[in-house]
Amino acid sequence: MGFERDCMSDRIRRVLAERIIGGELAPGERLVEMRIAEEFKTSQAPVREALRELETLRLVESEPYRGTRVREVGEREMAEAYAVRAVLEQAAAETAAPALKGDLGGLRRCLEALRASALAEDQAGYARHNLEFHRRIVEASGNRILLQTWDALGFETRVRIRLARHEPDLAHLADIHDPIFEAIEAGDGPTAGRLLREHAESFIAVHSASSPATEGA
Amino acid sequence: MGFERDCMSDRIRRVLAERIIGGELAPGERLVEMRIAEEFKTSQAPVREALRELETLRLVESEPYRGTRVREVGEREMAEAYAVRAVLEQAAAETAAPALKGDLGGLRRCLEALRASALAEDQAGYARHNLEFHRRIVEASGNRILLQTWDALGFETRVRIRLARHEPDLAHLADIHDPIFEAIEAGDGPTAGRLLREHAESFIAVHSASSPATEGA
DNA sequence: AGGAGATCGATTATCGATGGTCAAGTCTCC
DNA sequence: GGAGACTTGACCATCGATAATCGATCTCCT
Repeated sequence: MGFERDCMSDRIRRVLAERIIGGELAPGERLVEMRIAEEFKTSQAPVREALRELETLRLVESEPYRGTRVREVGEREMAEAYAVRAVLEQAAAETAAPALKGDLGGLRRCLEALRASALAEDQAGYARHNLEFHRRIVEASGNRILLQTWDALGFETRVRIRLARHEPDLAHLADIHDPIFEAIEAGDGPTAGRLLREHAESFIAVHSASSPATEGA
Repeated sequence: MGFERDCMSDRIRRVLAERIIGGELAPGERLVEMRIAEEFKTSQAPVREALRELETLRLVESEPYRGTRVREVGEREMAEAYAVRAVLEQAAAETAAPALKGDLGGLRRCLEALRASALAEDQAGYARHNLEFHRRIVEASGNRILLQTWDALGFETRVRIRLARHEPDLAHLADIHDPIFEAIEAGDGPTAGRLLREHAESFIAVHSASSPATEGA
């Protein structure tokens, strides 16, 4: 998973994804294939591929002959995604803890980078290191399907959307990871799992509270 | 999710998927775009789209300029998928049980169809009804992302692969669903969840036992 | 003989153009 | 004045052809 191809379609996909995440492309906005093709000095084919891939990442949605538009990422969907993430990470941590004990260094570095970003109020950096922390745990479970499933939830983008919306106290959020790390340090998978689950689930309330179920197709 | 488009690319995708599931296309076999295009009396473009979609369904894998081939679905991956399925369905059942109590009819019909297929030794039918039973539960959780995640695991195909490999006692497998149904009937989400999880996890041992980690890219 | 490098065939990635489809606006006829 | 058929524009789905890339084979020099 995750080789850096350099086809045109991949480049287009990356750029469009970045724009959607950055809010440059508003939800509901249309993505017209030929217009994008012109911008990238390319033809329609690579654009179509890129759009289809973005569709599987759930960043856009398209209807036959009706075109593609940026997906509305409602708070409800956000809460649902965190609920799924919660159970996945719990399961991952339960099996990953022993494996992680052997290589705590990487995880510790993540945690430190996380804290540094939090202090610097660097949202993008915080998001990146945060994701890396969690992803390492999922990866260490040794279950590739679990990792792919976790990746497919697209938290790469969700976290940044959430931070942009709610602007929470990064330093406080960073601290929450300490007990998780300690549980892993102690090789206590079940506790680490439970903490991770609670960590993820604590965001569900935040999301549900702010907006009453934005319906998305 | 799941409108029946009638583009050429969708038709191609369906046919190819059916062939892969049915074993007509062996794992590792190459899928050459132009050859398929000729067969369907079409051009390369729709074939490409179909292949890319099959790739996200993990039925095939492709490398740039190297082509696409049918994915090797190893026993290890199978076991991993069932492990993920286990936690997803557990989580689903816990919240879905109350909602399902209101409409037990559909679930009961699934169960009956399931048993009928088992008695008739109809593997395809068993797979279909079995999946429908489980999917209804996930659907009833009300969490769309959870449902999408579950769908993305591709058990539509996995179950049939597994049945083809191991040819288990369908009648016995069908019976296992009874206590799950009863727990739901009683509105006992946690119990239903636990049973579902154990149900899924019971397959992991089967898979791990038969083949020592078939590596897939 | 043996290996670095050129060449070739096969296949993918991309191109520019065309045919179909949808939605909105226009025109007709009542 | 209004409902429905017709036209129009914009756009997607597909096409046939071309460029780019890969793996393997072949060549030539030592």
